[in-house]
Amino acid sequence: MDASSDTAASSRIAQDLLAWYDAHGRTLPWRVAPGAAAGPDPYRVWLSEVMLQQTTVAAVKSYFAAFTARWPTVEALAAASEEDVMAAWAGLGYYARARNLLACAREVAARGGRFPDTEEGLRALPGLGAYTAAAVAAIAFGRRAVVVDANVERVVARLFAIDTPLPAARPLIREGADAVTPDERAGDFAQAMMDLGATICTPRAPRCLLCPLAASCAGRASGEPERLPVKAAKKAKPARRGRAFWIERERGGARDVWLVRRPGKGMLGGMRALPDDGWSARADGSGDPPLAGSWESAGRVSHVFTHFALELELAVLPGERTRAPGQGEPSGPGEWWPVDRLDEAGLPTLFAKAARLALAAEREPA
DNA sequence: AATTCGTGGAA
DNA sequence: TTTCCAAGAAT
Repeated sequence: MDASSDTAASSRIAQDLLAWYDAHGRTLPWRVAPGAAAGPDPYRVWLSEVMLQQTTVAAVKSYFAAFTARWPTVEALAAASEEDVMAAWAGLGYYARARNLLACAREVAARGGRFPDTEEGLRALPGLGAYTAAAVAAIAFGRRAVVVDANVERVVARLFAIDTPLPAARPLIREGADAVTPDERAGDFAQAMMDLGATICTPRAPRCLLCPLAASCAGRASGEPERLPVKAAKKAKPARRGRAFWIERERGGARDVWLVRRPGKGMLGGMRALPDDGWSARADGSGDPPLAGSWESAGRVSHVFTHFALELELAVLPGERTRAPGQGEPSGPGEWWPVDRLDEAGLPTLFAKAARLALAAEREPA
């Protein structure tokens, strides 16, 4: 096939996909209505893209609504405290995103509240990698950019029947994505590819009968498009054990629990947490409690992270809820947090589970 | 280049 | 139940 017919085929793919997108694209909170007078707000595009990194649309929706209601502009977000942003991000995972989000907002606010309008300029901001920079450039600024996420990888691998295993196939896939990306409507095209991957060209049981690109798809022609893209086998997840410590005090009828702030980098970095024995440091926990006493187990919490599974034992001090100031204070930095407002502490899911266990265990002693 | 970063929903 | 995996980035 010569170069000119390649170009013609690519153009047809883009046209077919954009026509499908106009009719069947998803309606999402961070998208503007088709044909809207104003283009999308770069702040909302950027915020949604960061939230959507390795995260499902369903999980993002409520966080996007909460963030945009509380911080309607990038300047408003830039003025927020890190504590508030981290707490608002709690439960969404990959917490480095929240730290980078705030750092990025502050950089953008410092340059007048305007995001760079080129892929290269965006790529230099914290938390924007190759994908996000391309996506924001295309969606918010209408730039032609080759936007490659996991959806696009799957669609392109099937479209061209690329059976080289990932990640080695990435350069080939990028070439294919580049070849089909149009000069006009690059933002719509990127979102169309992602919608297609999310609703039609799904990992398992792709719905080729509904696909606007079926006639152009080499993967479909091969008879088993679901085989693509080929991925390397996954490693087994090691199991780790650790302990977290529930320390309460009571004063004037109000109950507090002792919370710490985790180090800025590493697991759950920068998040509020229960004190623990150091389980996150590459092995089973072995550290001492932040308070001497006769610790007992109140139960266990199972939690699966990306690269290991954790069995966390929750340790309590039975009958020592009343703690006079200065008498048996936990060692190290931390803060007493009202138990009845624990949902506002912004605990990541692991510790939210542990807290639920603690409160359930005291209602129903074992 | 391979690891290290969460979480919850679907099949 | 287990497995897979989602609009990836940083190092």
